Amino acid sequence: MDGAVGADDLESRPRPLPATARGRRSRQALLEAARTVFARDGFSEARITDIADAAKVAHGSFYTYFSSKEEIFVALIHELEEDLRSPGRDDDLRDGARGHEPYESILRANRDYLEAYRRHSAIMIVWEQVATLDTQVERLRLAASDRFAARIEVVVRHWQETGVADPGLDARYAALALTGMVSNFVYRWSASGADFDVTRAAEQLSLLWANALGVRVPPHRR
Amino acid sequence: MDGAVGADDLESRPRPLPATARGRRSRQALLEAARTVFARDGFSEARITDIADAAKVAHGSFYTYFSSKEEIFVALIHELEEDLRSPGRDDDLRDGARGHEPYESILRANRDYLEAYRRHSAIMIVWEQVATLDTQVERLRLAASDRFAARIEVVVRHWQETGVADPGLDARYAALALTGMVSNFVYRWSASGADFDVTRAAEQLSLLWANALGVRVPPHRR
Amino acid sequence: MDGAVGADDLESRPRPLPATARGRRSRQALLEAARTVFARDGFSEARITDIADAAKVAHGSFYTYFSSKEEIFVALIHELEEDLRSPGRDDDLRDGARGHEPYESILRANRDYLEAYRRHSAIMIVWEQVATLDTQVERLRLAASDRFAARIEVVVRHWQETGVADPGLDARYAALALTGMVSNFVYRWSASGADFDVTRAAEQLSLLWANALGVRVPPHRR
Amino acid sequence: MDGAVGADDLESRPRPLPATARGRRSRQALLEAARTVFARDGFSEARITDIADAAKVAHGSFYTYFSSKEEIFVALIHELEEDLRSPGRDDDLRDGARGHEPYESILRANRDYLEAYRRHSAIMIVWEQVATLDTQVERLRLAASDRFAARIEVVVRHWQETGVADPGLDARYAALALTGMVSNFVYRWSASGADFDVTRAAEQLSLLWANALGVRVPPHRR
DNA sequence: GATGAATGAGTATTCATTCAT
DNA sequence: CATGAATGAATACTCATTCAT
Repeated sequence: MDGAVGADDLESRPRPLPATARGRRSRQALLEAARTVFARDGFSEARITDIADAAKVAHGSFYTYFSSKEEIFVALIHELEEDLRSPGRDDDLRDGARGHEPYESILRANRDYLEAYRRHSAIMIVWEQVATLDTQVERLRLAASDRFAARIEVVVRHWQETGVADPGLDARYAALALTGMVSNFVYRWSASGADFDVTRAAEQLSLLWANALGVRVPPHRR
Repeated sequence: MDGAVGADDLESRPRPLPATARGRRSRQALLEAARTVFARDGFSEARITDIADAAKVAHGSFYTYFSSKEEIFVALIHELEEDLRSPGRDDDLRDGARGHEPYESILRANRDYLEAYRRHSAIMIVWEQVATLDTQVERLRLAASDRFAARIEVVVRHWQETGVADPGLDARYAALALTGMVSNFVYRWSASGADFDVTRAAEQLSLLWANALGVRVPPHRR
Repeated sequence: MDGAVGADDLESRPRPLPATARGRRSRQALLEAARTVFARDGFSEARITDIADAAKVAHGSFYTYFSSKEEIFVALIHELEEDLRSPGRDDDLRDGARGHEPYESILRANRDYLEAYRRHSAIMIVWEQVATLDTQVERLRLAASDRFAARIEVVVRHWQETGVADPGLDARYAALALTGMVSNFVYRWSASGADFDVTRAAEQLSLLWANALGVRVPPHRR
Repeated sequence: MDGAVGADDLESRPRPLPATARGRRSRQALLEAARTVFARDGFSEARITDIADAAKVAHGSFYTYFSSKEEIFVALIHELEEDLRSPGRDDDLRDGARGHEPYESILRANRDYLEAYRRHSAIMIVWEQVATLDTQVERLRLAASDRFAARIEVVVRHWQETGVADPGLDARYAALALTGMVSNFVYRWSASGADFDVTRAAEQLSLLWANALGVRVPPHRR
């Protein structure tokens, strides 16, 4: 999963939330059950039957709220976004653009990303999986990655203009490659089942990132 | 798909090749049909029936040679490896260790990788997909990535010792991150359906890579 | 099939009966269809498809109630038991133990058994067949036979103690052999397709049984 | 399996034995492999493939000698017969008719039968199974039983005429029932997997048999 | 809204049997 | 005669989705 998420402009409008409290409870129970079942069984193996069972609602009720496994998965991702876009995150790098020490901005952004990913690693891994199976989710994922990369690209370009970063780089390639580096790193590490030291990983990745861009690394960070 | 592949120590011994020429022809026809069908339909959608049809053999004959879709896929990957490990590839970076200009070694290794990936991009993308579905293939993939990263790690360490690369980096993290950067880049680009300029991509990635490691980039390469 | 049946302690707990009347109707229709199809085609030849068709339910519905041909067969046997254990049967021989004329007890027990067997001969023959194919059913059958034989053994021992039966016999062997004699007789006769005269068969078998045990046969019965 | 076997008048003429020594070796290897495989897997589970593999001949070669699983099974039974009809056996009861002590004749016949059955119990049990599946084998089995019973019937009738056996019995019923008693007893015992004491079983069964018929049991045998 | 039974399309898989070499 | 690859008929089984109550 690359970078931040959120691409609500790609799918059909979500249906309105249920009118009654009972309805809202059922819908929520289904979402939570889905999170559990997807994390446990993966997307392909997860059966709607199991989700309904885990939510303690009748099988038929599933269709009152969602029309397919894909749809409930997308709804789950939307819930996820709220946490991934936690306050501050978006501003990590813009801060950088606003004159703070660039290396610190990079470090903060990477640490936030690693932490968010780890918090949701089970479902993030499933997201990777679903992206390979479902075109809509694939586009969602690529769009999210690209949007994130585009944001980085702007920052990199700004740094190049202000002499902070190596002007010889192609900002677009650099942004794509470096965001990919981080997301691939954390995915591979999570998928292998191993845990990892977020602080150390964030440091090392930020060091590589800063070096790659030619951004100055404060001496005490080496 | 990350880095080079090959993990024949991970799965059960393959069954012996068919004794007769006719048998070998059938097996080969199935493998080629599988390549086509997987590339066209993806792994989940591919039906064994279609593979047998495409190979012009009876459905039952599929089971003479392979016992499942997973098994024929793994056999396919093994064929792929031979091309991915094409002569010279393995030596790209060892050359670097042997005293050639390090940046040139990096560039050559990256270009070779990008070209091999593009040559097989359809099946490489399916490999990514299958890895999310099948544990054996997942391990195969992670092992291949790790093996590749381990090779890079040795080179990086050597460069650090000889003053070519930044000694402040953790060689292991750097190797994981940078190999992941390249493979993620090429996967994302290929998956988006867009084509890309191998030469330019190799240059830019190598530049980032060299910068990240603190390896000197020859002036004419900037 | 040897002796009386019933071994509900041998298989896994049956799933709960359907909650709705409609469900109970479907389940029952499947059981009745299974009885017909098994009796007509035998166990091996019976196809689940045919059972579902005969029950006028969709094929998939079969699996709502039973998970295999074996399982529906066992359910069928349990229904059968209720009739085989019809009121009075169990007491036939205990009567004997309570002081009625022993020969009359034997005669009544044998006649009841022959009649019950004939009433269900088609399915009883299939039971024999399934027992040779399915370990669970085999154990069910042997257990049923053994339980029946054990009951007879108690009676024989009682008769030996009270001077009614030959004390030189081993009650266990005698019980096994004589119950087997009756069940084998009726199976063989039924399987040959011929019908038989229950009254005469019961008389002759009881005569042999009584003679074998040394039980006095009333003169008018000779 | 009831009584002695042999009913070569029921099936089509066997094909001539192979002309060459090599052919005879193959045929014999298949028969021996079949015996092993049937005993291990039962008839339904046994696959022709496995028999050919066990015999170390090509699958296709099976059909050079036998045209089906049923056919090789019948051939196996014919081999069996030679041992079941071992010298003396047939005469056991005729001896009885010729003036020896009847009880001793019964005892010898039963002991011979139990011993032969035990020697071949694995395949005898399979024979029971096949009889429930295959009409030809079923008829073979019933015919064998009936023939044996018919032989006993003659003896019983002779004993009745000479005042040795109870004239009140129906010789036909008695013969059917008593031969069935023995074969059922040994089958049930063998199928339960338990071993048994042939001498004791033969004594007890003979005692029951003699008592049932009203044949005098020598005092030292009680 | 909730329930849970009914539906049936869609494929994998086995293995006896044939036949070209 | 031997070989072993090719054939394809025949069914079981799953599970998303619908719908009567």
